[in-house]
Amino acid sequence: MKDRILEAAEKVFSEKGFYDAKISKIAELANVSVGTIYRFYRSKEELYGEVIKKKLLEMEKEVEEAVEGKEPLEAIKVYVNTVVDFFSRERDFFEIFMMELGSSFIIDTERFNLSEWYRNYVRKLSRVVERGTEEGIFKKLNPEGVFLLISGALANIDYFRLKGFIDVKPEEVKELVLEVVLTGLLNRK
Amino acid sequence: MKDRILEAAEKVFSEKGFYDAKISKIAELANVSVGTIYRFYRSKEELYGEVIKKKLLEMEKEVEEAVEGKEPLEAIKVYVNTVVDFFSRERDFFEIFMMELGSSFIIDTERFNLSEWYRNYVRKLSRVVERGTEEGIFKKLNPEGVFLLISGALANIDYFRLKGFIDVKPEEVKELVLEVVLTGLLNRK
Amino acid sequence: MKDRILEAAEKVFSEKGFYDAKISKIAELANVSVGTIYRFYRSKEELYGEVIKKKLLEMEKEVEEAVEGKEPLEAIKVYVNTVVDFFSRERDFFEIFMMELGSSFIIDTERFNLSEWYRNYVRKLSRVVERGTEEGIFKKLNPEGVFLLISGALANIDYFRLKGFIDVKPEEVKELVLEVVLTGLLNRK
Amino acid sequence: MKDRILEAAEKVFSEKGFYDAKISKIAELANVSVGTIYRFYRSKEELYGEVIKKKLLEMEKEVEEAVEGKEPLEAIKVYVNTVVDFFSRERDFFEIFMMELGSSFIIDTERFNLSEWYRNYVRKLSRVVERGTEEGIFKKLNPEGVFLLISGALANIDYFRLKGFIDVKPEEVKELVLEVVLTGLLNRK
DNA sequence: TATGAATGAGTGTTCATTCAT
DNA sequence: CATGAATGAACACTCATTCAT
Repeated sequence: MKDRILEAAEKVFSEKGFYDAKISKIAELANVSVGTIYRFYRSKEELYGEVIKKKLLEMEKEVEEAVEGKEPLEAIKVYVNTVVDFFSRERDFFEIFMMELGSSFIIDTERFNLSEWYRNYVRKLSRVVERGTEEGIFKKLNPEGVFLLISGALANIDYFRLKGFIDVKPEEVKELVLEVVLTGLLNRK
Repeated sequence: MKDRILEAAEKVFSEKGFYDAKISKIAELANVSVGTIYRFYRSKEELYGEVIKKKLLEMEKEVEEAVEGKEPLEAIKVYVNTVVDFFSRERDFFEIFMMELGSSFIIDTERFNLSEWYRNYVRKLSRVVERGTEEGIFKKLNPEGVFLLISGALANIDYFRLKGFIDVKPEEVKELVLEVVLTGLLNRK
Repeated sequence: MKDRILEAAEKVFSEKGFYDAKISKIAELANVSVGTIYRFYRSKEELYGEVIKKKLLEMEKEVEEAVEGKEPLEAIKVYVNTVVDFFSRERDFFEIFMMELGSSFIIDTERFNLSEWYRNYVRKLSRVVERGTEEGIFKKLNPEGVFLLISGALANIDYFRLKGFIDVKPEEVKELVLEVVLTGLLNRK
Repeated sequence: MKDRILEAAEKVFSEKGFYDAKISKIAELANVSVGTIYRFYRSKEELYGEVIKKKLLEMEKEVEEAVEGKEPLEAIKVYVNTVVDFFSRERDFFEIFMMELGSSFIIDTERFNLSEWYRNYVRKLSRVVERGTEEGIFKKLNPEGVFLLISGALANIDYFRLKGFIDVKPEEVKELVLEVVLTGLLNRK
């Protein structure tokens, strides 16, 4: 039931954005009454926050498990793969994610501070780049900057692919980003 | 007068986002009455669209003039410079731009189809990359993909810089992106 | 069980008033489920009515038994004593009673018409005054008016005492009212 | 306009009580839109508070002006007259007043603390009784108690008169109360 | 019979939009 | 043309009541 609501919310929020999403529409889609939604979530904001939180933690988990213990170079390959796959699978969430990114995660709930989470996520994953630099594999560049470069590039291309604005396959997106970024990052001689 | 309204709108929209921006607040800031705003703009949506349109065309003009007639490699350098400078100058608009990007320019007005505009912008500027590929300078990669990579990377890093999430200077952002992307893009024998 | 519900209801209604009292809160306090309350009482209104009815009948009984067979003068003394004692004992009900008095017992249920009951109560007890007048002990005044005078005075003083607005003891309230009213009522030569 | 709203609110609140009064109904009666009400009053609570405040201050003013400079005995006569006349004139407000009294002025707004006001009102007017006692005209009794006795008696009788529960004229109410209370209060040798 | 999760009607409040002055 | 008061549609949220278990 909570899950049905969360799914419906994800769908509606992704289609309409936070403000145009109507609780009644979510209820309808989830096949529950409006009141039932409020049994599980105190407010529209909280429901929205929970949708994001859930997926974000899923994404974080997948990414971390994939990257874990890998060499920097391999880790970046794996990161790109995992993220593109995740977003391909979670299109609705991807929409929401992009919206929130653009609003710098404005909707922060008591239970889950999204912008704080994202800063940590960036910090944590940029460690991979940092290690690569320390090992002399990567050029000496701001690690967080590099991570933001990769994730920004990835999200942007993939977003337009999902919107149908450019005609490429997910695999091509991965290849493109890896080709450019890895070559650009590697310390040649 | 129209300009005063547009400026006020830009400010308020950037601070509050589309939905939390109040027409009355814009009127107050522009030192006009609410009614006057409606003399120039049919609706909140239209006003919002005009704010974006105006800045977008400015940005487009600056970018095109800067890139015009340049060699591909130089053109990309110039593009990165121009965009970072533009966003540094136009912080308010940058906020709005990022929000709209994430909502895939949902607010389309009759007068100005934002998502259509953006597709053209991408197509047009990706020609620079295409030319580089044709001239054998750049690797053979999807040109639009490459452009989206560059612009996505740029926007993402710069956005977090503006939010104060990472501590870098605009010049460093340019250098970082150019270092990685150009090296990654160049066709090394 | 019915009693536990009634007690809980009395408490909650007295604290919150009819509208802010929540059935769920009453259920919690009575240690029964919401459904159980509805097994005994058809609606919130009915439950409220029953709370009042029960106490009102108790009060009526006590007052009547106390007054029964007494001489008019003594009867009034006894009435004042009984009512003040009753309200001292039944503070929660006193709160509800005052609220309802002010809303002229708006909540009438099919089973128990409160305002009708109150009219009867006034009529019945004013008979004491009437008898006193007939016997020539009391001045010739509207008996119901006199009764309302006594009960109004009593309730008002006692209410403010209970609220802590004036610092007197219950006994002083009785004395005060009896002193003024009885002297004022007696037919001096 | 503000006045029209206030009048309509007074009417609806007096008929329905605070909770059952609908803002939309008040708007309809005042011949304004719902939005207009909110231009003048921030909330239903505030509107309610303003209704009471306005009338209460009117009543206070009338009573004070009437009582001003009068001998204690005369002052009480004048008080009774003024209050009964005021309530006869302001039936709707009288209803609201009785409701609020019973709920001990629960609805306190930031702008006007009703229960505080009432305590002051009682304190101030009970000075009349106090003076009578000091001058040896009245018996030595708790002055606030005496005032509450008078006002409670008055309100109670008059309320039932207005409800049509007892058949007396306003003048008889005054006479009745004055007859009983004044005789009861005077210090007979 | 008891439970308490599910229901959904109902309402205060906001704010884009209009239009009389 | 400019104003800003007035409008009223729209929606989140509550809670009395129901009913499947």
